[in-house]
Parts: sequence; structure tokens; C-alpha cells
Amino acid sequence: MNQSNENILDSLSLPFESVLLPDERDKLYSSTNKVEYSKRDIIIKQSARVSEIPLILSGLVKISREMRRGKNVILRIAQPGSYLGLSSIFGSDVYEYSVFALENVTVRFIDIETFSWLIKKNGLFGMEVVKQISADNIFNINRLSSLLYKQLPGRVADIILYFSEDIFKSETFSIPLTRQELAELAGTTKESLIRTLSEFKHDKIIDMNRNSFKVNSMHIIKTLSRLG
Amino acid sequence: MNQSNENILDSLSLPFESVLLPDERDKLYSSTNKVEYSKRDIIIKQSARVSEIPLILSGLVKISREMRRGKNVILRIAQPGSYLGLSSIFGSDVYEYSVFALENVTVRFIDIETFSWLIKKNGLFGMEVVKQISADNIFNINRLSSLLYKQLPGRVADIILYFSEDIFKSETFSIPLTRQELAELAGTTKESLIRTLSEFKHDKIIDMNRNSFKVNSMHIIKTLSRLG
DNA sequence: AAATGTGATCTAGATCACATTT
DNA sequence: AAATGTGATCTAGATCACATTT
Repeated sequence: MNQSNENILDSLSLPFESVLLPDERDKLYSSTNKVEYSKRDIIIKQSARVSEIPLILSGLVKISREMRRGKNVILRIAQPGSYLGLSSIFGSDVYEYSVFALENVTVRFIDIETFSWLIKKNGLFGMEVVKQISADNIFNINRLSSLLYKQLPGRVADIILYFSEDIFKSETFSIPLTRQELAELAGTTKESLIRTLSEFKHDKIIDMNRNSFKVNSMHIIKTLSRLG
Repeated sequence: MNQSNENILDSLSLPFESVLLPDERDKLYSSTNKVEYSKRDIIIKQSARVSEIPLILSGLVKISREMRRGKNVILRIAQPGSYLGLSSIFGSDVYEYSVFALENVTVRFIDIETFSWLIKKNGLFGMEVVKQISADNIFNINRLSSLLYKQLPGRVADIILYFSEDIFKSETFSIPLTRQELAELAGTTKESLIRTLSEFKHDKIIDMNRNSFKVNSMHIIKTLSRLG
């Protein structure tokens, strides 16, 4: 299953390639190379000089900002099919966050020079990049400002919604993160995250067993998320 | 002074126009119109359908996200010379935040259709837009994640640094915001903001008189910012 | 042994209720 | 009267110190 899944995703076309001319498309493909990672491997390291654009072909990754030793904020969980680190590449000269494999992950790396050349040469491609970075920016503003003003139950409801609606598109799912990582996604400590999840379970809002979750009352989760 | 200042800035070229051909430049200019605002006026309203790109020609504005009735986060203070709301325009179909005039402000509005057409037609223009949105994104990630994990003295030191280094480029400055707004910039309440500023004053780190500030020890402010 | 979980305690900053200043 | 500021009190969630589970 894992393999066939990887094969399907490996044959993914590069995002935005539909707006490219055949020779542009060939040039873009020829500037890429593919790497396999195992669970917990680091794919890109915050503060390293930017050199390539990673595109996840299969597997989930976490995008994490190291605030200081041992203190991290997980910005988002990324799925196959979108370019990562675009805003670091064009708005900085170092990666502004780290990317880690949460499971076995295949990554295609794209050369920055070729990518930049394409933005300048093909305006439709440039427009797609503009849209992608804009959507990333709005996602970040939304998530981080919610973390900033919502109380813990609202933030934990948010991450349950995030996995259920955005990542797994199901009310039953298994989260490939430790409790510590879930806490970094909710902007809290592991103890507080654990207590809040336990309360949700006690109140029958969710079922939870290790990393398996089931949302029993999506309505209550959404209310908690909304009220913050 | 105010008037001559406005005249200088009014003659600002549009950002990125240097990469445009003469006819592109003319088309861009012809799609704009200019509006004057007074202190406290709203320039763009969160959740309104996006229609134009505002470019501040003179004066300072606050970019503010309304989280719920009466609960706001100020994302940043914007100065003359950069396009606002780009990521809302290309990543959403409504403005993701409001923009208010902090003093008398002149704004040139640019038609979105013309702007989009230029991104697609002229790749160099597209690349400039990509760079601007990327830099905005990194700024937001930096600021919001700092608000998320730093303690209050570090956050207040951050906003003092922000005004001193980014906005006014001086150790003496007058902040055109109420204490409530400063609190929204620091992610706290007005009472806590006032107390923290009073402590800084008591400890002789800053001088403060109404809205006039002077940084006495930039070193301590930077240390507080760094230690968070 | 590393991750998960629990109970006791602490504390930064929010909230509340006013007084003072502009 | 709206903005600024102060003091008293409260509380959400952090921290600490372990026990339990995988």
C-alpha cells in the first residue's frame, strides 16, 4: 500500500506545470532531484542558506520554527503537492523554519535558479507562485493570531479540526505526532495539551486511544473553536 | 511641513515600476486614483470583498486584524511606499485585515485587474511581487510567533525596537497610537502594557511622556527582546 | 528509556473597579 | 468623556515532581 501510494504520488506533475510551455516544463524537470527520508529525518534546517525548493511527493511533514533551544512552534503540517519554503526563498536568504518528515517521505528538490528564471520568463507561472505564497501567508496569519488570542480549549479544538478537515478529511484519524508536538502545534505545553484532550475525552466530545482519534461531536468542537 | 512632506511622497514612483516598459507603466498609472484620509479613518475593511490595492503615499497606517468584537491584533504599522493587502488579493477574495489611518494619509489605489495583468505579462514585475509578499510573510511569522512565546517585557521591548529601528529610525520618537493600540500591537491588555512601560521608565530604560519616547538603554531593550 | 499522564503548586498577566489626567 | 493609570484580586495555564505505560 505504502509503495503503490508512493508510486502514484511520485508521478505527480509539478505544481503549476500546466501553465508552462513544453521546453520550460522540460527545463524545470531536468533541474530536479529526488530524495527519500525516514520518519524524524530533517529535510530542511532553519537558518541554513536557501538552496533548493522542496516539493513533498509522498508523506506528511511538519514545518516548525525553533524559537530557542527546546522551544518550538509548529506552523503547519504539509501534505504532498505543494512547494515549501517559497517565502523564505524569495523573502530571505536563509530558511525561516525547519521541515521534518513525520513518516517515510519522498521529496523532489527544485533548483532555485531555474524556478526564479521561470517566474521571470512566464508570467502565468509567476502568478501561480504569487497565489501560493499569498495563501500561505493568510494561513499563517489566521493560525498564529488564533493561537495568540484563543484560550486552550479553543486552540485544541482548532488542531482537531485541522487534522479532521484539512489533513485527513475524516472524523477518524491517526495523528503521527507526539503529545509534545501536538502541544507545539497548539502553542502550549505537553501537560496542558494532555489535560485538555483528556477533558474532551471525558466529556465524550472525542474518543482517543494513543494516536487514534475520533470526533464524536463535530458540533461541539466547532463551537469550542469559534468561541475560543 | 506636513504639506511639503506629502508633496515629496506624492511624487513617489509606484513600487516596481522600474521593471516596466513605458506603455506598461502608463497603463498602471492610468488605473490608479488618489484618496486623502484623516486620522482614524478606515482605509480598507476586513472581510470586505477585495477591489483595489492601496499604496500609502504619505502618513502611517495600522494593519489590524479583528479577532472578535473589541478584540484586535495589530499586525504591523505600514509606512509610505509599499503595496498593502497583496496576499489578501491573491490568496483570498476578501481583505484579511483592516487598515486605518494613524494620521493624515494619502493613498493611491491601484486597479487589481491591471495589476494582475502586469504580473502575467511582465515576469520581472511578477518576481518583485513575489519578493514583496514573501517578505511580508516572513515578517508576520516572525512577529506573531514572537508574540506567542515571549513574556510581556520581551514583547514590549520588541515594539519599542520596532518603532525605534524600523519606523522612526531614531532613539527618540512620538508614537501615534493609544495605549490600547500599543497593547494590541504587543498582544496584551492596556493595563498590562501600561504597567510594563511604567516599569521600563522606573528602571530608567526609557523616558516616556505621553506619546513621546526616548530609549535610554538600547542595550537593555535588545537584551529584553532577545531573552523574551 | 522515552513518551504519556497526573497531582500539587506557582505565577504572569487578565480582569475588575476606580482615580486621575487630558 | 475619553484616555491613562493604579491597586486588589483572580485564574488559566505553566512548572515541577513523579508515576505509569509503551
